[in-house]
Amino acid sequence: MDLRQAQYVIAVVDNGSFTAAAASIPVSQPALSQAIANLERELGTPLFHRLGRSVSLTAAGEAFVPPARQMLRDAEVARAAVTAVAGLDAGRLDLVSLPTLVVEPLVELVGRFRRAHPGVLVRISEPEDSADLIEQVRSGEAELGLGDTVPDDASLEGHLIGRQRMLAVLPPGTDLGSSTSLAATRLASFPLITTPRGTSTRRLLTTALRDRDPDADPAIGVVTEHREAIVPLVMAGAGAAVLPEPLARNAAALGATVAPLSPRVEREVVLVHRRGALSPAAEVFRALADGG
Amino acid sequence: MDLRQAQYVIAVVDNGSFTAAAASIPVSQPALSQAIANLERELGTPLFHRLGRSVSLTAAGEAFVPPARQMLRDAEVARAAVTAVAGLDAGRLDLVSLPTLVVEPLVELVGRFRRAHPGVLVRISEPEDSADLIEQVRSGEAELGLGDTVPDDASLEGHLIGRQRMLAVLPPGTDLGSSTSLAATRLASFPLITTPRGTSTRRLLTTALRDRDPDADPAIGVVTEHREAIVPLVMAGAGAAVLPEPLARNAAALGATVAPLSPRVEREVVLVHRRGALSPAAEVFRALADGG
DNA sequence: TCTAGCCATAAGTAGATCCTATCGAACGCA
DNA sequence: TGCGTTCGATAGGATCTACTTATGGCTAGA
Repeated sequence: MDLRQAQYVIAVVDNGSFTAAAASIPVSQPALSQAIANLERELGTPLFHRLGRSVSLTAAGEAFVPPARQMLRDAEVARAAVTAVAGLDAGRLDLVSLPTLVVEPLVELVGRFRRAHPGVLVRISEPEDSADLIEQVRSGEAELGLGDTVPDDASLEGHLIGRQRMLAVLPPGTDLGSSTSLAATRLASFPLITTPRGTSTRRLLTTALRDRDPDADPAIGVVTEHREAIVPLVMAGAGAAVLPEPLARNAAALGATVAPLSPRVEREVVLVHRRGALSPAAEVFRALADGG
Repeated sequence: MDLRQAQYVIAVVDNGSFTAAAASIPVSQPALSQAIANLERELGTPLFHRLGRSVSLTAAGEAFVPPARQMLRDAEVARAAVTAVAGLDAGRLDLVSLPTLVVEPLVELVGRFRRAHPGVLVRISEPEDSADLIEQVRSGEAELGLGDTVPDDASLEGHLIGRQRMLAVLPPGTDLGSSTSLAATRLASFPLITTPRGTSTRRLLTTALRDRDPDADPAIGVVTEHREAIVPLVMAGAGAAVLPEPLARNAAALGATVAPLSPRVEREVVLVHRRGALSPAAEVFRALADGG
């Protein structure tokens, strides 16, 4: 059995004759006759009574027609479903993002993407750490990853889509003196609040401090996996933190003392994906990230 | 798109890899790869992410799979429906029968057929007259016809499946004297009750009378299209009728005087169908009629 | 009886599908 | 880091299928 054969049978039913059906497809009449004859042979039963000048369905043909119609409809449904996904009227875009990049710039990008393509579901997953983010992209679990390093992997491709300045976030009322920035050595004098080893924020913090003074041994005050606890901890006077600018600005609005580090510390925002063709949804998202 | 391609895609989804899918069908792995590649080219979108050592569905693939499964199920439904009809577990048998043959022998045949194949619907239509019965069979409106003449038509085939003796049915208390049969000339002396010209019963009556005495002009007492009124009319003394033996026996049970005609008058019972292969249901029915 | 229309058959060609063999890439193991 | 294994993709060639045009047989209507 075959979609083509089913289509031919339905055409004969709807047109009343083999000749008219063949003309409507279009295909030659003998081709249609043979295709139906082959189907009948395969099924072991004639589907049509040949009455010389007209044809009519046999009982077997009557039974065949309804599921055959359904079959053709399903084929159209399948085709339309795929087209809808390709045309960004449906489907899903799987993203993975470092937690500190979710608020900025991810939410803005996702918001613009969703407004442009409301039919596409966006799923955002949280990686264990930077290595896991790369792995999720490499394995196909996510199609696009938002990280802070261009991966050292030939099968992956990274696009720099922005930079984030890192700011020191200090307890309310901390006296900075006359300077508008905070020296790395001064930062090291605070008990620090940060996430566990292996996370990108932590790596950024230690790298920044060592860059300035390799011998300094920063005093870690609090280590937590709960990023959302960092700002409240600073506010409670538990210590200082280093956060990307958008998060630091939020903390400042709550009363924390915020200052850029001196010298300046930045991290890159990198969009990662597998080398090769992206899905239409991912392609649009990448253009959004590049352009904006 | 193609049922085969859909089947291949589903096999990959269910088996997790192209190789395993190919082994399960069975088909060679390159054939499966090419078929899916062709489908993807036709749809304009990849259905699978090729991850080197494993594959996973793209968003388009996710959208494709459910209707594709439905399509394959429908193909099975179509096949099963046809098989059910061919195997006499479903379907319909269209019969057309002269009214006087419905009670005998048709009901008995249909009863036996239905007991053997309860899934097959039997439809019995009533022809206008003998010519219409032939036409219904010839046009395919009915597959089998039960008549009383072998049709003079090269496209049709007639099987003699029995004979029916015609009996005179006379009002209760009619004196037949010592004879156990009724001479044709005696019959002609009764006012006769019969159906309109063109019907097979009428033709049989007049033919029988003329065979005996071409000059006799039978006195027609009542002409009615309502066959079921004939016996009550006889019972009411409205005249005499000539009926096939089974109907006449019923009348006798109600009190009518019944006698075979002398000389004997018979009609043939003929099963008519188009030349060529019959549907399985019709074939079984014909065997039933021939054998019984 | 003749003509027109419809389906079946025949013959040949173009295309598709399949196979085996092989390649390139990726993963796991040492 | 190198090697073997396993996976999917590619290449080449044989086979089969489906299409085309041309033609025949049969039916229906003039």
